[in-house]
Amino acid sequence: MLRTHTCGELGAAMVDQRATLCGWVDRKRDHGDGVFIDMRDRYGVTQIVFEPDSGPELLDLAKRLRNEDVIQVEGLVEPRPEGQANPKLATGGIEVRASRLVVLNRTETPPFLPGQGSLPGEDVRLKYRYLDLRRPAMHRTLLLRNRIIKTMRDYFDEHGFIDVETPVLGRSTPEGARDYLVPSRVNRGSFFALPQSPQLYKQILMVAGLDRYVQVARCFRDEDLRADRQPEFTQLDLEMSFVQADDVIAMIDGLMARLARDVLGMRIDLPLPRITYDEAMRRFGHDAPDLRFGMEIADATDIAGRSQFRVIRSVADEGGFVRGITVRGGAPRFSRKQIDELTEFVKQDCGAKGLLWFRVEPDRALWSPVSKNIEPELLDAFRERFAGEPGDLILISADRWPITCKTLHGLRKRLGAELRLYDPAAMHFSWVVEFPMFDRDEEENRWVAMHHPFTAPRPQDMDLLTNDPARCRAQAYDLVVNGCEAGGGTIRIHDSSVQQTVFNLLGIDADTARERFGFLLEALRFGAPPHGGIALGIDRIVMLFGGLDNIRDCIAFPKTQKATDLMTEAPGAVETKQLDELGIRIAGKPA
RNA sequence: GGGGCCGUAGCUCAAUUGGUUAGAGUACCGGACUGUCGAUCCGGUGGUUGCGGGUUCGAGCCCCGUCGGCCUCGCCA
Repeated sequence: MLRTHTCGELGAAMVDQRATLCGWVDRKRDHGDGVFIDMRDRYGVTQIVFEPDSGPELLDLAKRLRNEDVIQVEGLVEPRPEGQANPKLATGGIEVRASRLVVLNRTETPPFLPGQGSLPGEDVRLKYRYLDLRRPAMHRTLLLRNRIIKTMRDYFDEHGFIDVETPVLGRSTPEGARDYLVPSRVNRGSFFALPQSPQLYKQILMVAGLDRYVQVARCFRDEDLRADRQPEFTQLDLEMSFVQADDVIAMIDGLMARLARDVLGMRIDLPLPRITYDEAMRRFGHDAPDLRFGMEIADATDIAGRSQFRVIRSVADEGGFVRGITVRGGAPRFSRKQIDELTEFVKQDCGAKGLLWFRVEPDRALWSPVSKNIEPELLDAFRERFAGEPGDLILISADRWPITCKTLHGLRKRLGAELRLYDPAAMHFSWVVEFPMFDRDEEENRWVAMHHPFTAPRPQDMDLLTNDPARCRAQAYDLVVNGCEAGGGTIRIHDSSVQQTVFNLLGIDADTARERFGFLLEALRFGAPPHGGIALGIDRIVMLFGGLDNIRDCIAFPKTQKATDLMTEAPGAVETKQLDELGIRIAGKPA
């Protein structure tokens, strides 16, 4: 070892002993006759002192040090002189009087200094990721990630789960996200797909009798990126045999309590609260509601239907909804201009045509540009429905159901953050359950699976599967943390005839099903146990537990929004020879 | 594919209504300094204002296109 200690561990107990440290020059303070170096490694920062009595060569070498040089220092650990302790440093009570300095590696002037200054733009950070990752904040996140994954592995090991690796080179499946494809050289013209999740393999493992499977699995989805979405991400994937939804949920409840306790030192009550999908949409307009604050949606469609005011009346008449939220004390806080901004926001981001709003006046009247069009007794009814008190601002969306959901959720999320309606350090865990089996694809006029096509309907909804698919609920459950979907799972279909029925509904004909999932259908016929599982988004959980607002900070080497790596410049061109071997020619850009 | 914000010194930012030689902090280079800890003080180097075109007597600023980063809708579970 080139060192005897780290830069974070020296303290009063080491005084008068010799130590050798290795690390980076974090800062240099040159006083002419004396030089102070703050020396940094993963474990902390220690002050090194060079003074004339250590000899002119040593002092001269120290003076020539630059930020981010890599050095080795040997010296005596000394208490700081009276009044010179630095309370900002964990090692601030001591310093190391250098007797030897070795420059292990000089640095060129770095584009930015990880130890100081304001954070550069994200493009610079990603290009010089090794410098960015030197920052203590990034170390903390990677350590947090490591701690979370270690806790997960320990927990599932204690509960009898077996870690099984599944292939990265698989086959493309039609449903779900766009696949990343890998051409096969040996089988020219054929392609592997990188897994969107190990879904099929883990079901096969249940058929194989593994009973409890777990994996930290890399997943790939070739879709557009977001602050919380990367093309390549990591799931804690698991599957259990002979279980019902409650069993999987309870298992994850235990994990969350353990993570909260061991990682955050936070106690959470179990079982975690559950609400149904329908209730979530009704009260919060979203299937992953942020339950850290209220501002619930109220429905006034019935009142609107009694009005002669065409704007709201027609919505009610045509099967739409008039729903809204109440911003407590919002009337004086939102100027006309700010309300216009909210209107612009819901038009731009939520597909809304507009936003109705009312201020509750001191005399409890509702004031709005459209108030004069609405019957006074109905205004009163609105105020009561939205529990409006003087000073409140009522925001209303009148539109088709999905648009009112999107709009009010969008407003709720935005206002919750802007008005600081919750403690940013608070953590709220909950489950959303009983998702619909199917969603309607209006453009293609067909049913699509809400989760994936292997999701089992609730036993009591089995007849709805064929009679009324829209009302058929699935044995599906999502873990929601602070309004973010942290994971989702289902009980799977373990009966090949039910599976066939679902495929039919989804418009996957028998031939296609056999071609794509033949092995699964076959496996289900050879004694498949009832089984189910869940996958947790590890990157997102790190983000949530770390209080971070973007997923890139939770990943050592993330991609940009255009799915490129600014450090390696991947993806890149390949040799023509490589393409020839694969039988691939690049077509011209489509017109 | 659509909407929005941004791009000026290595880095973070400023630059009046379109107006003289594009500034500051920091980093970097040189010098001074006996205890600093964002050290301080003095001096200095450093610019294709992302790129291309246009409008104008004159463009960092206005217009069009393009490249890149971020947020977002669509997409994605």
